Amino acid sequence: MLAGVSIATVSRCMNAPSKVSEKTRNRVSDAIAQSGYVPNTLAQSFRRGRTNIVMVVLPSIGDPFFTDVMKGVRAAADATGYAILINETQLNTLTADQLTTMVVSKQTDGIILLASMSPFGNQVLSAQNQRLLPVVIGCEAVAPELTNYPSVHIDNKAAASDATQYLISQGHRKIGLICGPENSLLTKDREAGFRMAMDSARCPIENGWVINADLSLAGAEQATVALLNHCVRPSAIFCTTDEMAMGCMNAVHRAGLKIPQDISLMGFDDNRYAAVLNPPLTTIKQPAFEIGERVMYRLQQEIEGEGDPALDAAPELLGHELIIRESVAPPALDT
Amino acid sequence: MLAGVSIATVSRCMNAPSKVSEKTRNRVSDAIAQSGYVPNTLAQSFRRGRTNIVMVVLPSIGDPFFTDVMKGVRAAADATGYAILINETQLNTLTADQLTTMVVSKQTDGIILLASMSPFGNQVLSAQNQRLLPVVIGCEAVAPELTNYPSVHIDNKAAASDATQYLISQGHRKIGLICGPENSLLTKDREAGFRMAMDSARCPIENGWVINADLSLAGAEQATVALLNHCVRPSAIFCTTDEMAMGCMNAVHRAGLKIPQDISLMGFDDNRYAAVLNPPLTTIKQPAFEIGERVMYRLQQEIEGEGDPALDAAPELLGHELIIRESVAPPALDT
DNA sequence: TTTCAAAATGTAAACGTTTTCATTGTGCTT
DNA sequence: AAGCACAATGAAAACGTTTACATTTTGAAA
Repeated sequence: MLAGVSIATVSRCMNAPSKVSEKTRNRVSDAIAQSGYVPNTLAQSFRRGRTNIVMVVLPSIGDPFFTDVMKGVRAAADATGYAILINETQLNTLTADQLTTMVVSKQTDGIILLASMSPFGNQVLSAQNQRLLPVVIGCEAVAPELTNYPSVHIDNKAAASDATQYLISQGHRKIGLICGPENSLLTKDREAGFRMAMDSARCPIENGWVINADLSLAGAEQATVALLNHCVRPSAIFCTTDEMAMGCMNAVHRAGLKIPQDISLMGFDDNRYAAVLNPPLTTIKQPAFEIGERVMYRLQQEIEGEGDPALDAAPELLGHELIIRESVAPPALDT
Repeated sequence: MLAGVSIATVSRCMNAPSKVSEKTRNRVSDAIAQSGYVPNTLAQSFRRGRTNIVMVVLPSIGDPFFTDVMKGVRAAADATGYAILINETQLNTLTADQLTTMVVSKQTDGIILLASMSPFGNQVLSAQNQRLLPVVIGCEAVAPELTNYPSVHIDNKAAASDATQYLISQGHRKIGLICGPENSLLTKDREAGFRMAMDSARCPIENGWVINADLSLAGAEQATVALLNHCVRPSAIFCTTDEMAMGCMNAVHRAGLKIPQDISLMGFDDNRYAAVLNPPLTTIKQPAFEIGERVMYRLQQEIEGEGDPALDAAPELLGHELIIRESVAPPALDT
């Protein structure tokens, strides 16, 4: 070596500087600077058995809410030296098996699950793979039988209930709900919150007022059309996702109706477009960035073996907030 | 080994099945299935000197246009067994140096540059690093001095010219332009196209009608306010990005003006929200998914050494299309 | 000075593949 | 049956780190 020193010492310089005398440490760092030496990450990963890469599984990177969550994840990851591999369950080019292979073949140090009920989510969480790799769940409540995984999310049920109560407080009693697919925990909880609030206010829910869509713009548009054509047309629509609210808004406008004069619209997420829509969307704000940060932080704890078993069990609950803008108004009088 | 065979043979079974007899091949695959053996990717990467990971550098994953490009990249990557590391230049948590380290330390097999003028882009493209790693440029025209890199994009100048001509054909002569930051090639070309079209139509461009914003919603809103307050208010605004058009639309509405009655709005990209806006946005459509696919395909060629030097030099040009919706109308008569 | 403990450094093994080279086995041609 | 070419397999080196262990150096106490 240029510094007249063994490779072991060089290695120590980089990983445990305290183990080497200041004199040689300087000599080595000079030599490194001069020779432009960069450690071979492949060899490091191989030797250490760690890649410093984490995988995050989410429904769709196209949803602005999730991209905000990802910003938080990325910020935390960058700060701690992890790189991020993203996999979307919606874009089904990779099978659960392929993903699982990536995981068990040690390509990643851990997984962030933002879509725990996806085929891959199921596979990861299944008993057989349990504790095979650090896993943290974000954005949605963990299924009760899997509570030994850490998770961070808001109280989706309470938040949806708050949203519904606000609609009711504005005078709405006939409210339609457009929620996500059956296998989305997140949406399930929001539906539960909606029903809870409707029940306590003694608002009956007509058959056909709650529709499962697929989280996409188009899906929400279809659902909206169905709602508008319902024999008892709701005076307000609550979409469990801002993305779907955007589709819904479009369908309402295309039907020649005005928001909020003819029909009120409530979203969920407060994504970056909610405020610039026409009209601006009343919605529930989730702390997307913070969820991402915390979930990455928790995963890091897990990976580095500092996970506190006592804390692991309890989901980390973040706060939500009702954001009142202009898409909700009292219903027209003729209802 | 379970199959009574050397590890070398196992390795050959997986990588060059033709080299091993059918009999042992079966024996080995049985043993693999039975023992649940999975090759250690870390060791493979180390030994082969390849990770099968590519990095893509883009301005922001939050922009729906780029997420569509990413869908194409991902589709192509999944099909060929590559994983993707995403890095956003807008989110400046990682320095160009850190990224460069990732690259020279062999963490990635190649780079897709969707933001070639970013600090990192510059570093990658700088003479000193040249040909250090396979690089393909997407979405924007390569700077002339770097034409030896493959690239795939639309003709941004021609497209912007088309958009401008359409506005002019609708009767507009006073057109404001909101374009991206100085260091964005993509936006520069679109500005050039705008100026070209205005010139050929002999429409003078007032001082202050072209504004550099930062691609964000907020930036576009500010720029719009400036445009609306200009002593000679344009009758149409052309945003070089749909994302900015969304911000612009919001600012126009907040000023109490109607689109397209009071002012016309033209976007660029045709992102997934363009059609659901109120009013639906007239814009230029870029084949986002296809750009992503092609760019990944080209990178793969480069990595696997099949790049055709003759083709490399020439940028791969994809087509664009003017999408007429409802945000553009002839100007009010009092202009 | 001598002795000893602690600190600093070097040596070499290990990680799990891939791959070169050598060896063995197979089947064909004469 | 002998010889040969070629296919199939095995043995072992190599990739660049990290790290356990051995050795040397250092400095302080006697």
